[in-house]
Amino acid sequence: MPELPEVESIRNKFRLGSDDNPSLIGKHIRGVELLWARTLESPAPDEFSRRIVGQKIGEIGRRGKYLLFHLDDETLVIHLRMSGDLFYEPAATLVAKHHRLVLILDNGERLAFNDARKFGRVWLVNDPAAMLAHLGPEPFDEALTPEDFHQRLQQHHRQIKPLLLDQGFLAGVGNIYADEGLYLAKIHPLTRSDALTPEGAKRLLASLRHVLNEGIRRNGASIDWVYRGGDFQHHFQAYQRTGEPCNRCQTPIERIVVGQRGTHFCPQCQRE
DNA sequence: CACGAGACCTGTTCGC
DNA sequence: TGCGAACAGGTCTCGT
Repeated sequence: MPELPEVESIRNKFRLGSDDNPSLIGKHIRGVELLWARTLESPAPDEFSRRIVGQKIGEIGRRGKYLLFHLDDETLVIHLRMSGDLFYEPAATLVAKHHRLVLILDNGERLAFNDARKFGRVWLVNDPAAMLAHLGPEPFDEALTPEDFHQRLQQHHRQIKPLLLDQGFLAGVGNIYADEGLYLAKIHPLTRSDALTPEGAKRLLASLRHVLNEGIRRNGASIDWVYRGGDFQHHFQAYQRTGEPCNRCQTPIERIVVGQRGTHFCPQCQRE
């Protein structure tokens, strides 16, 4: 799915608006079209429509990989999972293949949730903080110091890569940015979390923040047939570069499977 | 607690 | 060309 930088890019697209994409803030939700029932996690479709129609979109936020559309007195929470995306569409646009939930806005314009693989989920909740309470800290939270991060790493005895993907440990990092962050920090993906020194933890936190920032700066990554407008994919150092030379030492990048996820690293720069 | 397998899904690419 | 396998930005549940 979109990871933190992609979700942040989508958030900004709808918050700030652009040429072909007006800001959604201040628009009203006038109707609902649910095209794939399981996309709507809760409440049930009838209640969802009843509660959301008539509400005005306020601030648009993000927590980890969750998008938060704050409405008058509730919050629309969206998780794009692997293949989800959101599109603004003028009135009279044909309903595209893979649209799963369409919100009708003023004058027939629409906000469409498109998701080929149907893994994405939508909720309408009164208390978003409660439903997001399981998430770990935001990577950019200034309260998360290198010392705190090291201490949190010490509390587990796990391979570092799957731990970084654990949203309860740290919110927002996914497969791309975990590989890129570990590469930049020169840490092997199988390193035990509690084997990292304070210096290693500090380097890893700074590296994760750096690659996430680069991703946001480039509006995220667009890969395979899933295009999201960004171009960070042209700046990968490890992810999906199997067999290509490491940009630091020319050793071919290796691919292994860790926690059932493709994992890319430089066997020379990232020693176990 | 840590970890692997399987599930949920569709589409693209790879290998024979 | 054709066809099945492998793979894809995520997360949940279950069994060991």
